[in-house]
Amino acid sequence: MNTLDTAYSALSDPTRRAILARLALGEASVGELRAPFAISAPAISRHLKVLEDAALIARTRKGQTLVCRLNPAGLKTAREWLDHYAAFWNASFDRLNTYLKEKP
Amino acid sequence: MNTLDTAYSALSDPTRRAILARLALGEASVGELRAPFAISAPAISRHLKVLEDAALIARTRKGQTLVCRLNPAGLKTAREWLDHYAAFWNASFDRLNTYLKEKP
DNA sequence: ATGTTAATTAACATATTTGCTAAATACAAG
DNA sequence: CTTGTATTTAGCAAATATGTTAATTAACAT
Repeated sequence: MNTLDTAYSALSDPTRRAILARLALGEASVGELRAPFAISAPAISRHLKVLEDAALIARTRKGQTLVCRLNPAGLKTAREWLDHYAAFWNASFDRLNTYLKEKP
Repeated sequence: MNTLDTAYSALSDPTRRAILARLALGEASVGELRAPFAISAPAISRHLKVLEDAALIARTRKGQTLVCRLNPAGLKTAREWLDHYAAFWNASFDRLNTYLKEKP
């Protein structure tokens, strides 16, 4: 599985996107990240592992707790793929628009 | 499943990203899209359905063939989510950098 | 009408994902 | 060193994803 596979796959789950949104506001422990969800500790742990494997977050132990923070590098990869093709897409769209306008 | 779920899930498969990359160069029939892959017709058909359900492409019949083209609107949604949070991420990263530089 | 090409749907096998509970590990505190 | 808190790993069940072959539908051409 390449980087884009794991990154987009990780982003496809709403719980994981919510976790990222939370982490955008600042780092948080696993327990803190779990609090808003009606979901077991192992379930959150797995979501975090998926995000970590996708290089979207990093975890470091701080005493008894594991602190999670965003990993901007991983997200950059995902954005770049979309942004790259967006250029083509918009170009195609523009051509279509031009075509439609010139047609009558 | 909401729009972002289906969009990112669709993007997580390399075959589907390759299909999108191909369509960025211009519309193509199902058969043409299939050609580069060692994969059955039903398999391609399903990939295209996933992309269509995610609003990333559109298909229209043209005589005997189905012509596929990109749907820029769907991609825009996916990009916007990433771009929105990228702002936070970069900000966090900047704060971290500042912190690390000021520390010594 | 019949055969051919393009593409989808049906039916099935296998692998992955997600969630749960119970058990294990890591650290802190008394 | 025993207990409590934070988190992960193990084991299991249900749902989802992906690919295959066989059968079906749509459009075209003879």
